[in-house]
Amino acid sequence: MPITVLLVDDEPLVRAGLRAILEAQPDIEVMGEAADGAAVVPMVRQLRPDVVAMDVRMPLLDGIEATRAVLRTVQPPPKIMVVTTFENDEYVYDALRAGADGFLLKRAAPAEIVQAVRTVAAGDSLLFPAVLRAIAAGRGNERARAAMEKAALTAREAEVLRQMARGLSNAEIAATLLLGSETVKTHVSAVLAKLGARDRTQAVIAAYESGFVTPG
Amino acid sequence: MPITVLLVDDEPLVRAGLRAILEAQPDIEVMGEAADGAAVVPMVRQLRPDVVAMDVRMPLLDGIEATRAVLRTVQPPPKIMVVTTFENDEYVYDALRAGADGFLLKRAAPAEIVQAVRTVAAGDSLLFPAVLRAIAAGRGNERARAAMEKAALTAREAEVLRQMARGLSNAEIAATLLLGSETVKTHVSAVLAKLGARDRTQAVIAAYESGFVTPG
DNA sequence: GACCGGCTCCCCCACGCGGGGGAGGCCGCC
DNA sequence: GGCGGCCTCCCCCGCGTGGGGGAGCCGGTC
Repeated sequence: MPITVLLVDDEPLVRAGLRAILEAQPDIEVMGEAADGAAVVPMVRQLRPDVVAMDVRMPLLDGIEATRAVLRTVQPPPKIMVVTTFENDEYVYDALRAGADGFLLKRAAPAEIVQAVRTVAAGDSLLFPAVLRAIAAGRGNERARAAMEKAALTAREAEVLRQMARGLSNAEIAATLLLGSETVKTHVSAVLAKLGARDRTQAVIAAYESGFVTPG
Repeated sequence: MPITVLLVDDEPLVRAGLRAILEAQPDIEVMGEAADGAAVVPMVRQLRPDVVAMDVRMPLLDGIEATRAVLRTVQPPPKIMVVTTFENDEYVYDALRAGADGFLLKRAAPAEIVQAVRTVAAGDSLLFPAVLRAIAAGRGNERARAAMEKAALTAREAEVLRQMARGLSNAEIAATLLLGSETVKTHVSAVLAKLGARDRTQAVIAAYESGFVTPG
């Protein structure tokens, strides 16, 4: 069955764009749209979407309050993916702290948007936002570590990430772990996917930010 | 004038290899060789090399003691580059703590060996070892920060490194700093060279390890 | 038995990355 | 004035990286 999505954004243009991009995917179905936060809870109750793509800055009820409202009143809660224009939007942290499962930049490429929906829907929950959430929660290293665990890296993947954080290349990791370089590539790809990282550098950053590895 | 180098290693094979690699460079001159640490001080006094390529594990007087002896008795002291077989050689940390300016793996490619000599000779002092030294000195963040400053990144390079540590690609850094992507590449290359990093991932690791950026 | 997840390895392919050059403009220092 | 450092941008080129597939093996689960 397809991933069902509810779009929440005050700009029709954005909703249309998201709809066009997501509907082009055979495994994703846009169930409905809401123009403000106040309409979200009733629609979620009625439609029961897997994922809510939620704008942060909205009239009436913003994304943060809407996220809280949904999580407080709907069981089981849908996955909530925060959508924002600015990378360092303070509100995003608030939304993540309120319990959102991921975040997405509006200027992201269509493929990234699609992938973000799939990832959030799978419950894997992008680590980067999770880390951000931990940070937003007050630099709590505790929650960050939990977030990393939530990413549920396998033993092998964790080991590979550790080597990545030592600055090793795929070939070097293969040598140290006595693996084929193709195998390492597979693990690295899995790590990148689970951590919501685009490349190994971002993965290492996530490793540091989450406390998976520590300086010194 | 060429960079003058003194080779110190108990294995003739290693000395011959280093000599062959370094002598092939027009700007590097091997002034002499020593087979153990005890012979180092007199030779340094007599030859006044710019750089001493010093093996760590040696009979009579090991590389750590020899490094201390040289730095204590010769003014101005030569640059001391520790040479080792194993990546995680405990002795290397001791040597770096004793004041060595860089370190080199024996299995490094000839081009890397040459570059390491040039870098150490230039007084730029590879950051990675400097960071390692700071770590070896007792996880002192103080010294690590000093090490990073010693790498003497320009204002622009530091800014670019900061963006790298945010996980941005060259194109993204170009966009945020309002630069051409070619310019960013230039700065990135400069950062990699000064930090002794092979790629951006290693540079970001160095940034974290040195306290240039901190988790959270 | 069938199933699934983890681990291993393989293919192809596009692209960003990093190294190697060079070049011009700007500013401060001697 | 000359010089060097910094910043800016350009070229070419090789290669590692990461994404897209697929496949076999094993061990635990139902």
